[in-house]
Amino acid sequence: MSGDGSEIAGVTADSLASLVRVQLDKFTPTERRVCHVLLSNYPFAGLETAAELAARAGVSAPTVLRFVARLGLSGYPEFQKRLREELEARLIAPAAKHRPADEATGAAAALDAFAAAVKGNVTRTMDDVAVSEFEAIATLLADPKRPIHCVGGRFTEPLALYLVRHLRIVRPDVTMLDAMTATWGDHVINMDKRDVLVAFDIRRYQTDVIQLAENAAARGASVVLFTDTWLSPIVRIARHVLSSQVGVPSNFDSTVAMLALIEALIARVTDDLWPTAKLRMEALEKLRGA
Amino acid sequence: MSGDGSEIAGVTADSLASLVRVQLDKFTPTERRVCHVLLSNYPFAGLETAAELAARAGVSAPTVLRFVARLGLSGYPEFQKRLREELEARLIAPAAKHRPADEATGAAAALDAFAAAVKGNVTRTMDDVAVSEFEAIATLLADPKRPIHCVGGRFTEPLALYLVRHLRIVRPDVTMLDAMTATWGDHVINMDKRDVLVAFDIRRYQTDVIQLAENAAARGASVVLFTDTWLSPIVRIARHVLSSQVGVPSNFDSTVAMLALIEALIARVTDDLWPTAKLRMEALEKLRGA
DNA sequence: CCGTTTCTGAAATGAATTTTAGAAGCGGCC
DNA sequence: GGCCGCTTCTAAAATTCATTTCAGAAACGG
Repeated sequence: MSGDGSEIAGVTADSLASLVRVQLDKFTPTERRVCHVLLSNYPFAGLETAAELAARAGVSAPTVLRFVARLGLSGYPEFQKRLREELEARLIAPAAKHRPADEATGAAAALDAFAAAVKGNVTRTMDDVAVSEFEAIATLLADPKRPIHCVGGRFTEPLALYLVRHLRIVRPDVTMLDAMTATWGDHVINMDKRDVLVAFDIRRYQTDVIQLAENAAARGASVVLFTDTWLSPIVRIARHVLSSQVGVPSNFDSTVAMLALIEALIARVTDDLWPTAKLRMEALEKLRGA
Repeated sequence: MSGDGSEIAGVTADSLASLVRVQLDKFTPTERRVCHVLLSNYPFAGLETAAELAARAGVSAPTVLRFVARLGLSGYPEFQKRLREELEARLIAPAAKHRPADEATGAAAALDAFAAAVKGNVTRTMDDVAVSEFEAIATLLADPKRPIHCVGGRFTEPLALYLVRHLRIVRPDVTMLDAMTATWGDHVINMDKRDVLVAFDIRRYQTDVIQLAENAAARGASVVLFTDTWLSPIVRIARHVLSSQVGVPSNFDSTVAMLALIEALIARVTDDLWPTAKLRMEALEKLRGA
């Protein structure tokens, strides 16, 4: 199945897409814009006229023509013919597709390995979620009467921020805490049983986040913990815990699976709050317009 | 989504194919030959030129033209445009299918669906990466002589921050810009050809991020863009682009695939810089201990 | 800083395609 | 059998499209 692709410009590839990807650095800057537009909704962008594709990419028609010429094709008609043939073949045999073209290069293999690891993490993480836990957390976050506070460590603070940015759209009373400054005491001092602290903590667990969580718990707040499978010490005081797989071929851990969990949670909460969330989003749209 | 097909010639149908089938007896005998050829390998037969379709059906070009006119279309170009749109919708649909809540058997099924969508996004995103582009970006980011600046929109700013937090560990001269405040001018004013701006921008594209990128590019900085498949306007001025799939069953887009890309990039850069990065990490460890 | 090379878009060209117009073929009906 | 309407093709017209040319602009190297 691998080598049966057509050969263009001395390079063997099984689709124009992969050919474009492999040779991306052979194109001039403007031609590259065409590449990206084509790849971003492949192959349909190429089925329009050359002028339309050019307009879509913000370049002139001759640039598009030079682009197809550099691919080794005789002209735009042949370019479209190949796209149609590929599409036809793909629709008949939808299963077959993987990166056979550049499998020789190590970088592509590394990317594939990384992708595989990430997908495995997502699978195991989502499969292992206790649905009742997930639902309980969603219910907490969807309760507008409960103030939400989010905090994260060095690498997970961005995830906390991501959650905050979304929650703030669908409900009020969502704050971001900064574990690394001394100011978080001001926030925690006001917490009580109604408050919810969402803490993110993965290796290496940060003492400042742990302390913050402990203090919040001591004041009666409900602590929700996102952590890795090694489990942050916060599990001991957390009311709800979601753990994620973090292993990838890298010197750092991966938070992709954790982000997937977060987004799933956001989706769930947004769904719960949809009647009011919809109004809020529309109001925000208007504000942006002004 | 079901009954909103377009109406042509007084008949409502969700595809030209079904429209043709229903109205088959309204056509003249020769036109019917065109119908059959079109339906026999729909819709590809219609994507060729009118003359080719005519030859395939053994009729003359005007017959094909009358055929499309009888369908209520303004001409052959519109006919092809509709076929392309149908095909596009059909190929996109299975990936980003919105599940009506009632069909889901429960929260667990919703989680599974979300996980499946996310994994699909990661797969398509990583498969579609131009390796040379990825490598070029990694090389840029791994050059300690090039100052790095990161900026993101409302939802992508956390991702930019995530990148910054990691890059700062393995190399110096990494700054986070805030597109939403007016202070970024101070940063941009100092940029030159050596600087690298990493911009994150997904729907809805933010004018402040776009402007910042444009100004940076005008000063000669290399712009690296992370965007969705709809492509932010920044593609026009970006030197390197990585696009990610974002569709999930949610009211918000997913940035999981984008995060996977970012992490892969971080892994690559860290690997490149490992001799110095290792020393930096050890030094940081000591600092934390003290 | 300047000459050289490469790249890019505007305009002009030429080809291809869609579209229109007119004539020939075909069948049915008086 | 001849007239009429419908259908279909041939041929020419008009339009759109792809392509080439060329000049200006930008990047590059010295």
